[in-house]
Amino acid sequence: MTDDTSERIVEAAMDEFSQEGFGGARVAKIAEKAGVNKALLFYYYRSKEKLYGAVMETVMGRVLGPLVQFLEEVKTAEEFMDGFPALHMRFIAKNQKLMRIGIGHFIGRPSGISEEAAKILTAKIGRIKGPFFEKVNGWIKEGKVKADDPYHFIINVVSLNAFCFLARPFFEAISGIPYDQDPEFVEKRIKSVVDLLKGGMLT
Amino acid sequence: MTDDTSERIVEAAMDEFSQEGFGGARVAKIAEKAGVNKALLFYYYRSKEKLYGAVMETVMGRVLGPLVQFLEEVKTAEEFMDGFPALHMRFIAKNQKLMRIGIGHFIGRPSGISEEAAKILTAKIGRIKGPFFEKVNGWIKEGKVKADDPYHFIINVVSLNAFCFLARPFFEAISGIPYDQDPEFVEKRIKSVVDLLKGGMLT
Amino acid sequence: MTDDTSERIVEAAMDEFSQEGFGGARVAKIAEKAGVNKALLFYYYRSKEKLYGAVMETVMGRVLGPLVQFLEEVKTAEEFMDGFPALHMRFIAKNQKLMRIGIGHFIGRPSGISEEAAKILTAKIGRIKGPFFEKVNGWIKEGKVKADDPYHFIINVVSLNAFCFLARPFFEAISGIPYDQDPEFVEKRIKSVVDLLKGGMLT
Amino acid sequence: MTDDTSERIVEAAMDEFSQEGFGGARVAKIAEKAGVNKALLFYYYRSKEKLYGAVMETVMGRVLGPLVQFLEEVKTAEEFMDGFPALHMRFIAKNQKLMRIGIGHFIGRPSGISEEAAKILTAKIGRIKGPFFEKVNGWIKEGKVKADDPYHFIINVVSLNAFCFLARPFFEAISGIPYDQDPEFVEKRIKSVVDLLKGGMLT
DNA sequence: TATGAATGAGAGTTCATTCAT
DNA sequence: TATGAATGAACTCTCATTCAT
Repeated sequence: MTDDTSERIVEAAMDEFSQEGFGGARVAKIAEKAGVNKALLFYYYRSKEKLYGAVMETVMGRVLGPLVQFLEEVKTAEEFMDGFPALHMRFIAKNQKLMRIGIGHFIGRPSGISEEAAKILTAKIGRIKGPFFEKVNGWIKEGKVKADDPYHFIINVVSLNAFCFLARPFFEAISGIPYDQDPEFVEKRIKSVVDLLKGGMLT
Repeated sequence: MTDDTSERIVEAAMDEFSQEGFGGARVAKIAEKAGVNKALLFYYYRSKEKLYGAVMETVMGRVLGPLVQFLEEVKTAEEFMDGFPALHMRFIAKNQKLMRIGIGHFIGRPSGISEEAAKILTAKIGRIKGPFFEKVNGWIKEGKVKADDPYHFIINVVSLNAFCFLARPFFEAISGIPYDQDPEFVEKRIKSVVDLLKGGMLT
Repeated sequence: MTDDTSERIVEAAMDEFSQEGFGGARVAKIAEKAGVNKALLFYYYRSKEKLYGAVMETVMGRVLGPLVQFLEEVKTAEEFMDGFPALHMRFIAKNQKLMRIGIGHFIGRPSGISEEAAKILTAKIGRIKGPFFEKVNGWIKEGKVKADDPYHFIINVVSLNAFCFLARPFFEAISGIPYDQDPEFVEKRIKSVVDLLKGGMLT
Repeated sequence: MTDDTSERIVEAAMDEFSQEGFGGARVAKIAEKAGVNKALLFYYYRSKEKLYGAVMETVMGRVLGPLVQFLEEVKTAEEFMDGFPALHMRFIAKNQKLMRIGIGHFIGRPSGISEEAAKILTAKIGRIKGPFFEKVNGWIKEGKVKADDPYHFIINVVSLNAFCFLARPFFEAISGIPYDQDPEFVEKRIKSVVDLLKGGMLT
């Protein structure tokens, strides 16, 4: 039951943290959601912060895993633009809690936390970061991609993919229509991004 | 000193909320930052939640004010793409705290709050929302803008402008370089977005 | 407007104190009930305790005034038993708030208060206390009244008159019927007490 | 130690509430009196009000228990008048704190509380209320007791027994002599009441 | 006389954390 | 591994009171 228990705790913590943020999350509620005694959280993870850390690790692993693989294997710019938004967004759409907390680490947190998140992030993406930047640089130099700077290329792509899910209530308020009511929202979104990227950055 | 005081409180609250989130923010610290007695916060704003509401109002007003004006006056799609990213991003860059809390309202808040934020947002943008959508629709129908849906057009623009400031530590972790160390970061970013938008969506 | 104001304050205080007790009463609520600014309470009566004292004085004056007069003038035991319960209870019934707070001074108060109430009481009844005890003693010695001790005679009378109004919700709970629903409650009560006293203590 | 602890808390609360009233009582002082941490009060009783409720229950149980038994078993009116005042008053005299708070529930409390007290009271006495009223009615109809109404008979008895302890400082102020200084006060009081009742209501 | 603004002290309550078992 | 009891520190909020006008 060991593994099961500690996993249930992380899962519950993920839930609570993603809904309430670090400061607003309640250890007691996490325990309740996990169906275990409060003291047990501290037995497994010595503090709320450490538990948060464990959640971060898990989240980043789940979020980055599939993406990293794609980034390692992708060859041409066109292939990237055709495939990445779809992969990224479909994943996010299915795991909004994950992404919300994943990015949430980096926003308005008590000072220490986003630094630690940054460390974990760097650790996770360390291996492909360099090679992928090289790859993009290559595309740019070959004239396949119109851009001055691979960094802004990446910012553009990630922003287009992620932001609308992060700030979902914001855009829902603007449109007046909840995403759920349009079953094709994600596919439309993917098309819009792919068109924009290919039209604006591909030669 | 009246007005001055209640304003100083909101200002301090803005600071604290943007750094710590709603749950993590401490009323005592807000009072301290504002240089007033803790009890005075409650004299003016009755509760932490109501104070948060007041902050929201202020923030939205400041954030949306200048943008709304631009959206009302802009005529052509080219004019929009040339002007909006610069206006939006320069404003955000100078008021990152504002934007962080502005968008922050909509992410991972204790349930009630993002609904209320949505209400305030709708109230603030109600007036131009319709006309601006019409305008964009016009551009699309005239063939000036390549897009299937004005809504996704707007998502694209806002995402490209805002996300990198919201998730700043994320991108800093990816690049390894703090924004501050590149004095031209904002201008580069504007150029990248304008190029992308004009290349990808303008005919 | 002076007199009017300070009176309105005492009246409001009487209301609040009688409903909530000293500890539960709120200065702000008294001010509100009186329709004046909180600070004005302190201008007139320098503290909550002093205000309470003023209320006590007023209450005791109003409560004891008519009774004392009767006690001074009454001649025979029969006259007393025929008249006092009616006078006392009709007054109480019309001024339940007064009596509740009047007796309330002596129950479960932060230490200092019932001592002070006792002082005021002694001051108010000082003049007739001795003579009335003498009078009762006379009745006993003459054999008009069956009692060993004038003191217990008085306790009996006051208890029978007052307690049912003080502990009104208690007796209402026992009978299941609010006093108000029986328009003759007070008269029945008077008769019951007079009968008891005359039957049990009068020769 | 569990049971012990929660009992110690109630005991301490009884003490504090009886001295200071609900509004004046301090949770911190209750904790101190009970020798436990303040937070533990809330662990067991969730709020000051709930704790007050628990105290009420306890008090009513202790106060009413012995009396109810007597009322169930008593047969004749004479037996009742000979026995009840002694039982009632000796109990009260030994548990003045209990009775003060017991009756105190019904006087000048923040609105909700006396209603709740009434509920608990009704619950506790529900079983004998009917039968005892019947019994008294029987005595009246048989001509054993002079009274028009069993309800007023009960009011008379309870008033005579209880009031002098409730309003103790009041009567002490009138006589100028603390009860404690007369070791026979209670016995004198019992005799006075028994004489009055038997003389005035018994045929 | 009257008020809105301001405050220090302390209230009830919550929370992350630890202890004993 | 698991728990109920216990705690210290801190939190939001309230209250009687005072200040400046």
